[in-house]
Parts: sequence; C-alpha cells; structure tokens
Amino acid sequence: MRPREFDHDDVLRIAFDQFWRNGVRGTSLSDIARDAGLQRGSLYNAFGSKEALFLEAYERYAADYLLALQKALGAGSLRKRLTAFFDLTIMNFRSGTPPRGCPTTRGLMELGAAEGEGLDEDARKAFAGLMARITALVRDTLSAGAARGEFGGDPAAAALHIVTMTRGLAVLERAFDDEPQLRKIAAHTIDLVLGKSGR
Amino acid sequence: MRPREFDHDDVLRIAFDQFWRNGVRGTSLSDIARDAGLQRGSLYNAFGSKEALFLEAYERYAADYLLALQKALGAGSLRKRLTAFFDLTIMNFRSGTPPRGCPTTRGLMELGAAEGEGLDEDARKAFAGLMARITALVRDTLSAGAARGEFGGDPAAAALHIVTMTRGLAVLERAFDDEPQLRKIAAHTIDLVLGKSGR
DNA sequence: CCGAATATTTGACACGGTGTCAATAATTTG
DNA sequence: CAAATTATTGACACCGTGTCAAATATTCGG
Repeated sequence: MRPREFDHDDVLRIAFDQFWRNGVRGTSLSDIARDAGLQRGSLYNAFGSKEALFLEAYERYAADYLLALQKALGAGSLRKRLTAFFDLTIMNFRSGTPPRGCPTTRGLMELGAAEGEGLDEDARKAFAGLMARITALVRDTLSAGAARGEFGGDPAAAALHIVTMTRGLAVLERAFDDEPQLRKIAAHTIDLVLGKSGR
Repeated sequence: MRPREFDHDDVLRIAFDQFWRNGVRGTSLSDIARDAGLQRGSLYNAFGSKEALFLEAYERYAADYLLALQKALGAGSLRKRLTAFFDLTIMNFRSGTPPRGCPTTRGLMELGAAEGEGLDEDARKAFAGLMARITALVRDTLSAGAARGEFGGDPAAAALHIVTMTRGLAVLERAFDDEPQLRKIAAHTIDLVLGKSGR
C-alpha cells in the first residue's frame, strides 16, 4: 500500500484551528488543504466529507478540553475549583485574535441548524456527549464539596445550572465582546450556587 | 415607477419561517423565492443579499417577540412573572415539528461564525440589541418586585444571570431535545434567584 | 391619451464551494 | 521484480450566491 503523505493528527489540528477561527461555514476544504500543504482530494479520501472532518477534529479537541477542565476542577476549596472552571471556560472563548468564541458551541449551532441529515445528527451527539461529561465532572466536584460541608444544595441540579450558564456565556461572548461582564456573570453564578457568604 | 408584485412583510415572514426551520445555511434564496412565488432576482433587488434579507426578517420577528416577553412579564407575583417568562422562552424553542430551536440565537451563531465581514457585524449588533432589551425588561420586573419586597438581590445582576440562562437553554435544547429537563433547569433558576422558599 | 421616466422582473452569466470519479503514482508484499 | 493496494491528482457535475443587461410594467407630465 501507498502510505499517506501527511500526519492524520496534524491535519485534524490544522482543520480545527481553521474551523474555530472562521467557523465551519467560513472554512472551505481548499483553505484547509492549502494550510496543510496537500490537495483537496486527499482530504476527501482520508475523511470522507467536510462535516466528517470537522467531527473528527472536534472530538479530538473535546478530549483534550475535558482533561483541562478536570484539572481545573481538581484543587483547592470548592469556590476556588468553580472559579478555575469558569476562568478556563472564559479564557477559552477569548483566546485568539480576535477572540474565537466557544470552540464546542459554535460548531454545533452552525451544523445543528440543518438537522435530520445524518452527519448533523452525529455532531449533535458529540456535543451532547461532551456536555454530559462536563456536567458529570461538575456534579462530582459539587458532591465532594457537599461531603466537606462546602455546599448544601442538589449537586446534579446545580451542575446542570452551571453548565447551562457556560453555554449562555458562550453565546453572550459573541454578542457583546465584553470579557469583564462575562467574568462578573460567572462570579455572580458562583455566589448564587454556593450562597453569597462564601461559607 | 413599476410597483412590486409582492408584499414586503409577507416575504419577510416567509423567509424567517424558512430560516428558523432550516437554518440560515440550510435555506437558499431559491427556496424562499419558490415559497413566496417569485424569482430569486426580485429578492436580490428588494433586499440586497441573503444576509440582509435575514437581518430584516430577524428584526421584524424580534420586535414581535419582545412584545410577547413584555406581556409575559407583566402580571402576577414576581415568581409568576419569571415563570411565564421562562415558559414563553422554552415554548418558543420547542415550537414547530420538529422543534426549531431558538429563533434569535441560531441565526447569530451561524452568521457570527465568519466575522469581520460587515453584514455579520450587523447581525451581531441586532442580536446584542435584543439581548440588551430583554435584560432591561427582566431587570425592571425584578426592580418592581424588589420594591414590593418580593426580591432582595441586585436586579441588574440577576437579570443578566436570567438572560444568560435563557441563552444556555437555547443551546442545550439543540443538544438534548429534552423539554422536561429544560423546564427543570428553569424552575431551579427561579428558585436560586428568588430564594428557594419562594418568599 | 400618449410618451418619457423609473423601478421591477427576468434570464444568462461568473464565481466559488462540495463532492465524485477515473487515471496516475508510490509503496509493500509475495 | 511483479502484483496488489492505497494515495494522489485533476477534471467534472452540481448547487448556491451575486451581478448585469435586457425586457416589462406602471406612473406622471404634457
């Protein structure tokens, strides 16, 4: 067999960077091929379609991101953990020049727009899976905090609330381009969930 | 002058319905022209471009939606008002078969993907304006509630929190297609903002 | 009532993007 | 070294956006 002339993971990274920077709609396979130094046909041969390539790049990124979130949630008081969680989330939206927005939400909203087509359903599932895993991480962190007396509510409900807030922040970031406001909203959320006193 | 052969507002309604149902990306001007019974060229002549047409249709819808929200926020106890607000929001996401998602958020995320191009910036501004106006409505409702002793926190911060939650719900609706869960999250948010007792 | 002015409609065209396919080229294995 | 297998390449079809000139319909002034 003839071997590939490119590295699979390299292309996924290049593609995700493009998708993140310019959106799925705003990125053509010609763009990615040019950046990766190969022909469009090779991408089709290796990945099947633009959306399949996006999906692979997305899942690769999601795995890394999940690890980073886990790390952020893993040290200090419950308040410190949640603060680190929101900090990482917001920093992620604001990375790049200009800020690229939420890498996991933008793709879904773009692809999820035209549903029932097969691949879009796969994108939806990938996103739903990531959200479920993030929610589980936050829930476990809250449960552990509750066991130490740092939290008194329902961990599952609070985790869902927190994750919903991160998705809302992802949308508002696109609308307002106002990082201090995002941070204020996040701080307020932590206060609300933990009780303003800080316990 | 030769008069138009179609009604401006009719076309905006037809277009917005298509955009809402199939997404901006998934709707071609041929689709809209077919539904409206005219030629593609007439749409370009009347509206300039696909995105300009979307924008006009969007703003027309947003004005109606804002009135509906205002009405929902206008009667009963503060808890009842907020409940009606979230109910309307969620019902909006879930309307249509299959549910069409949030009419105001989807378009932004699709168009906001490729930024710095002029018209996308207009879409961002339109969305930001709508969000600001909704936030103001909620803030005023909370302020009035505070004056009646139904709420004890910071109305501006709480309003921003609530609106952020609605955007998060708009995203999660696409991911999970689980209406009861959306309602649970909304109820939990109201409890958190007003204090679980209900005062 | 007629013609000029003006805006709308129509259809052809260019362009770019996705995706397919057959032909070609480069390895590995027998 | 030859056969088999896979990757690459370039041409093609198709669809969507957007532009333009020609044709058409209406209004207004004389």
